[in-house]
Parts: sequence; C-alpha cells; structure tokens
Amino acid sequence: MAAANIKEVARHAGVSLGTVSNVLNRPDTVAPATRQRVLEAITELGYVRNDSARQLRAGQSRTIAIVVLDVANPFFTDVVRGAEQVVEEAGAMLVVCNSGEDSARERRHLELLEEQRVRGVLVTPVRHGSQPDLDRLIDRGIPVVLVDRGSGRASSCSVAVDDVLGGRLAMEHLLDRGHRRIAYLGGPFAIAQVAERHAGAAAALDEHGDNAELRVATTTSLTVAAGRRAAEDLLALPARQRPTAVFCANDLIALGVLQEVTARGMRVPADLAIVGYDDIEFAGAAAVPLSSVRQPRELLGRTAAQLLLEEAEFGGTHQHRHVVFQPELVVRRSSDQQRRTRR
Amino acid sequence: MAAANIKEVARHAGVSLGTVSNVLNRPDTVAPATRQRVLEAITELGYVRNDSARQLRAGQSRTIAIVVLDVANPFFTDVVRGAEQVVEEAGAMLVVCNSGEDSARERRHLELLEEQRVRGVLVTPVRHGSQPDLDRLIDRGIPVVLVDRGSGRASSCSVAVDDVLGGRLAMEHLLDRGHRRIAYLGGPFAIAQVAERHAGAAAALDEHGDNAELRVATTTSLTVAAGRRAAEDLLALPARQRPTAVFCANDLIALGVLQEVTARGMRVPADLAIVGYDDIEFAGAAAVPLSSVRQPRELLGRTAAQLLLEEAEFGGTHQHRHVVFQPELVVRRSSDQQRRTRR
DNA sequence: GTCGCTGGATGAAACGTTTTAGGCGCTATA
DNA sequence: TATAGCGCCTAAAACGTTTCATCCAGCGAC
Repeated sequence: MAAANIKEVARHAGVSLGTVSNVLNRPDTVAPATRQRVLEAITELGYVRNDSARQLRAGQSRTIAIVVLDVANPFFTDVVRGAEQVVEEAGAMLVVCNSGEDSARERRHLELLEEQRVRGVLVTPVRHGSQPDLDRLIDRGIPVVLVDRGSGRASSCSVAVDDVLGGRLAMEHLLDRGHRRIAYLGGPFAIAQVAERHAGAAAALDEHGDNAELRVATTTSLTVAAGRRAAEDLLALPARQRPTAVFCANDLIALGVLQEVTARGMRVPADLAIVGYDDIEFAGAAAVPLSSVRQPRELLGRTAAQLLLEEAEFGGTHQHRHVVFQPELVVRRSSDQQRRTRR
Repeated sequence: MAAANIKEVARHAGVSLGTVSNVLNRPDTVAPATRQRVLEAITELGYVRNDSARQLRAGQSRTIAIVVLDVANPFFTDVVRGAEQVVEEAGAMLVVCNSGEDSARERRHLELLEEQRVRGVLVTPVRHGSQPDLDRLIDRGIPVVLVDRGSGRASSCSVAVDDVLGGRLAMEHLLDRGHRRIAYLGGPFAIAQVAERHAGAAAALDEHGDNAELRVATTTSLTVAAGRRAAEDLLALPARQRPTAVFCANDLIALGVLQEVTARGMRVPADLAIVGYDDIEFAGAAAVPLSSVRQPRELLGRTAAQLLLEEAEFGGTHQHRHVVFQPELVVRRSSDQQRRTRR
C-alpha cells in the first residue's frame, strides 16, 4: 500500500541497504542466497523503485522527449513510431509532447523537460531562425536533434528531408501537366517546412515556368479545417483568375481542399488539380487519390533517435551530423491529367 | 553550463537556501528587495529547478500519463488532445505512451510510470478481464481512469462510449438496407471494444435479422494494413458466399477494406457496403465517404482527465464514477443504398 | 604463522529540493 | 515596561537512491 522503500526491504531481508541496491543494479556481485532473500522481500513488500531518487542521484533521467507540431498529424505519428522503436531498444522511455504549432507551448514544454533533466530532446521547432530555447538546452548539455528540419547550426544534429527539392518536384509536375495559374497553400510561414516547400516551388517556377504565376494563400495552420477554409477563399475568386492547380504544404490541407472543392461540385483534377505533401496513409485512400510528395517518415524518426542516443552516450567526442533524405513525388489521380494550354 | 543548484543561488544572492525556495514557491512571503536579488541570481546563474529532487521530496510527480492502443490512430490522437487541454489547464504535464496493442509493452509502460510515481494514469487497456497491472497501481494509490472502456470495476473511474449500442446501430442500419450476408471485421477480440461492438451487432441480428447471417473475420490489429488483408480474404470467397456488407471494428480497417476492394474493381456500396467505427476525420474524405459510428473523441479525453484530476485531488472522499456516452451513426455513401432482397 | 587477496557485505556521504521549527528585530497593545 | 504578534529569514531534517571507501572472514601461498 504505502510505497515501501529500499530501507524497509533491507530490514526485512536482514541485510544492509547497500546490498539491496546491489541486488537491483549489480545482481552478480551479491551471493545467491542473499540475493534470493532480498528478492523475496521485494516481492513481499511490493517494493517499486523510486525513480525520482534514482535520477536525483544519477543527475540525469533515462527519458527522451519528442516535441512535435501536431500529434494528430499522421506524419508526426509515424515519426514518433520510428523514434519509439529506437528509444525503447535502448531501454529508455520516449515521451511525446505536442506544441500544437504554438511557440509558447513549445517553450513551456522545453522548460519542463529541462527541469526533468531529460537525456535528450527531438524537436520540430515551431519557428525557424534563432532559437534561444533550444540554445539553452544545448548550453546545459542536453543533446537536441532537429527533426524534419535542416540547419546550418553547428550546435546540434539534424535530420531532414529536402523540402526545397520537394517543392520543386511538385511544381515541376504541375507545370509539366500544363498548369499556368497555380496556388501554394500553407502556413504559417514561420514554420520552416512551409517556407522551404514554397521556396522550392518558386524556384521551379522561375526556371521552367514561362508566363506561369504562383499565387500564395497563407493558412493559419496545417490542418484539414484550414485547408477547407483556404479552398473557400479560392472558390470565391472569379473563374478567370482562379488557379487550375494547388500545391499544398501538407496532406491535411490538401485533403481539406479536396473535400471543400468536391462538395461545391468541382471536379478534381479536371477543374482543379491538387498535390499534397507527406504522402500520409490516408492520401492514397482519399475521395480522389491524392498526389503527394513522399517522405520517409519512420526512417526520419529512427535516424533522429539514433543520432540523439549517440550524442547522449559519447557527448565528448560526438560530431554533429546533418542527415538529409530525398523526397519523392507520388503522382495519383488528383493531378494526373494534362491540361490543354490556352494561349 | 553545469547546472547550478539552489544552494549556489543562495550563496550568490547572500541569502539562505530556504529563502530561495520560498522565492520559487511562495514569492509573497519574502521581502521585495530580497526577492529581487534572488531572482537576479537565478537568471544570472541560469538556474533551473531540479524536478527529481522536488518530486523526491514531494513524493509525487505532477505528470499524468495516458496509455493508448495506437498513437497513429486518429481516434486516439483526438482523445489525447482532449485530455491534454484539461491536464495543461491544471498545470500538469501529459505524457503519451503507446502500447501498440501489446500487453507486454503496456505492462512495461505501467511499471515505468509507477517508478516515476505519476499522479495518475489514463489507460485504454489492451485486454479486458482481470488486470493485475492496473490493480497494482490502484493499490499503490495511483488513480487510474479507464478510457473508452466501461467497467464494472469499483476500483476506478471509467469513461466510455456504449460500444454495444454502436454495434447495434451499425447492424440495424445494414439490415435495414436489405443486407443478409454481413461480415464483422476486427480483432484481436481480447480488445474489449472489438468484442463489444461485435456483441452489439450480434444482438441486433438476433432481434431483427430474420434469416441473415453474420460472418466474423478476425484481424490481428486495428490498422489499415490489417483491413486490406481482411478484404483479400473476403474477396477470395466464392461470390455466392461473399458478404454484401461489412461492419468494421474501426475506421482504419474500414479504409483498408475500401482501398483493397475498389482496387480490385468492386463498387462500394453496390457490390459491398461498408460501415466503419469512430468517424475519424478521414472517414468523410475517403474515396467513397465512409459511414461510421461517431464517438465524442475529445470529450472522452477531457472527461477522463477531469475524473482523474478530481480523484488525484480528493483521494479520500472520491467516489468512482462511470461515464457512458452515446454513439451516433453517421450514414454516408459507403453504405447508403437499398439492396433488393433476393428470396 | 604470516601475508595478501578476494568475494561479499556494510555504513555513510551525496544528490537538490521542500518544509518545519525557530530566531530575531520591530511595532502595537496593555 | 513587559508581551504578544508579525514579517522576514535561517538552519536542519527529510525524501530514497547510488556509490565509494571500508571491513571482515576465509583461504591459498610462502
């Protein structure tokens, strides 16, 4: 009932407190008979180790945290699963924190994690640019790995997918299919991924998009609901100005657009082509199967966790690394139709 | 760099260690001038409270855990978000653990959480029936709330949606649309929800299903992939035995079935009607919009968290409660077609 | 018989907080 | 002038581990 402590176990087994600790942590250094007695006392009293005390003494915990932009986004849940595998193999525990694309919540989480002396943090930051919160952690000696986010930072590892390339692939595809009025939907632009995918798209337009235009519609978040709202705005445009294709910063937005647009009786891709990003599991199963830029999600999580564990273990000699994966465009029906170009 | 502790802060500010603690915890009891000096010392040294020590002293942590069957399932991510709201308002921290429908992992998580002396646990258990792991926690005085899981247990609160009713609604709907060969897809049956939704379906069949039959196909998990596999098996049946409708234990399975079945050229709902469960956000956006049994997901999470906090606060006088919400059938195209009954 | 070694156990220090019992100087009250 | 009360602060104990320096008994080697 009341949590028994190691001292009571010791008394009960007729040994010293240090011996019980040895049974727990270095069982081979204690004589079999004694060990047996101690183990019996443990089960009899229902003793459970007090992790706070252990950590206090150790100065460090065995948990690793991952701070994601949105737990409900299938992209991140897959990243989490990847990280989980690696972390659990290493005997540590992964705690998942949700920033909800909100800097303040992100900071709050990082502070709490710092108080808990976590062994390391995987994080997809809400804003790019200077990140005092992260620097604090790093100064403190807590390893940080940026997830889905490249970085020139010399102070941490990062694992990313080339978002500029991803944006470029999507855009080239749409141009290739004959689209000339194209919209980019995503936001907020403070999120690096949003900005970089746009940059890629813009670059592709510069290079191959003779007389094509890219309209940008900023959303407040990367969710299905935000996608629906963005689609409404799009549909409110006079037909002649309305884009014939949209490239969305992620699949949730794309699915939102798809829902809204088909609900209003437009055909996809004939009236509006759509390309998403992430290739989440639901993209291929959508009303109109969604073209999307695929990222190796679980691999991203696994790699990030590996880098983190490595840094946590060999803090001194550790060399920061920046891993970049290549995205891949998956063309499905939502954009797979040639458009006759009107001149 | 090296984590400064409260003692150094005290020395730096020229006060005693207890005073620093007071500044941190009861700022109003210390004179403004002193408080100021201490706060300056804190920022100057970059002091961050050590949570392990705090907890050790307090005997309890301020974190609450939620153990879900599958972090990647949108149903659970919504439950998590609901719980998160409430927990954060209360100034606590929510950690999300994933059992992955695996009892061993569930146990491992519960053990770790017990070691951490969490303030409480929200859990959707992998198996129903007796749960020694949970009983252990409760014996220890750690409040447990069962989520999405009713219970006759007098030893904990629970928050659930009436799964038997949900199964019944789905089944009555399919019978009403004229189906006579119906399959139930879901598994493993050790998961209470799976068993109860089936029970509801079976009951409805008993009552209204003159000469109709319910075939059960057990899946190994509640995922899209499992749904696809189940659909393959279904399609392997000779046409005359093949069900004309399936009721799936959750939407992920239903989406898997939908994908596989349409890929093989069958029409939904004409050749096969589908009803899912949970009404996740992606259900309505599917290739064929999916009929589904809707559950109040966020509300479930919020309510569970509220009950937990209440129990954690008023442990002594707390009366366990069992909240049950009503599900609601949402009919969409995947099942909305009358079938001419052949006699 | 002495010495050194070894396997096994012990006792105490240390980790960084929070809390409690007091102490000190001052003011208001009797 | 004593006393009580108050505001502010201090010193020390306690939380439950882990670890490290010791200690002890037994034993083989010389």
